[in-house]
Amino acid sequence: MASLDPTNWQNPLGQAMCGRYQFVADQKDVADHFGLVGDLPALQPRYNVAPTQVVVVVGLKPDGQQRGLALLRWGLIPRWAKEPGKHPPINARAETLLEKPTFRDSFKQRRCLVPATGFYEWEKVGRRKAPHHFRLAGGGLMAFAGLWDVWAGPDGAKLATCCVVTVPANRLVEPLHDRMPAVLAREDFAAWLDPTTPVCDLQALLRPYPAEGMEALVVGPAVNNVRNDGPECLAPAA
DNA sequence: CCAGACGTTGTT
DNA sequence: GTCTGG
DNA sequence: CCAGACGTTGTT
DNA sequence: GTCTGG
Repeated sequence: MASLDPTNWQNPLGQAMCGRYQFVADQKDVADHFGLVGDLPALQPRYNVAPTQVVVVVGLKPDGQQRGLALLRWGLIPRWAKEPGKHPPINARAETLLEKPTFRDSFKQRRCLVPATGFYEWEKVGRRKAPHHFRLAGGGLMAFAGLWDVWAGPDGAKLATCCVVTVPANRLVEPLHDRMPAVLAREDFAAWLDPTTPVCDLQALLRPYPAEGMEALVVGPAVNNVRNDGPECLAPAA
């Protein structure tokens, strides 16, 4: 087993699960869906969001009431880390959020919603990798359960990061992977964001989204390369 | 007491 | 094979 | 998650 | 910061 020194977050065994997603939505729909008020920054269509990139999240503003958008780097660096590693965790297992020092405080105090319109999983076909796109049936906005933290370097420079909570895969995703992002229903947004929600209530929200409410598409290999970030990522497989 | 770790999924 | 970059 | 690099000295 | 291992 390789070193687990947080200054060297290597992953010698493999990669994390929910490692690529899509967020393509109109500003107005995002505002409506997430209950955002006031001016929003322009939302670039993102067909291929990858780890280490800056992502859009929804959180409570400092007043603790209104919701707002924030830009956080995907890959959680806890505030106590001595150095930000190169590959911080992009996912956090729902079952162990309270046990893991890396996630526990963020789970209790710093939760967010990660807006998305789908996520990708890869099927190994020989030595090829065939991406599949998972989304809500008929499309539409999803919200992944997210955690965040702010790390400060010795020079005071701040680095705000986040990760996506995972749960066991539902029947639709299970053929490809045994984990999937925790997708929160709209009626659960308030409880997830509320810093006073009891932990057991939060845990009850972290369950596989029903397969009946989702659909899958087999897409071409464009999404494999992070340089591709346009509609070609959804082109059907040849 | 101090030192050192602190993570995920997937593959074997 | 393993690590970095996106 | 996948793709792509993986090295040196010396020259532009 | 907090926990485990020695």
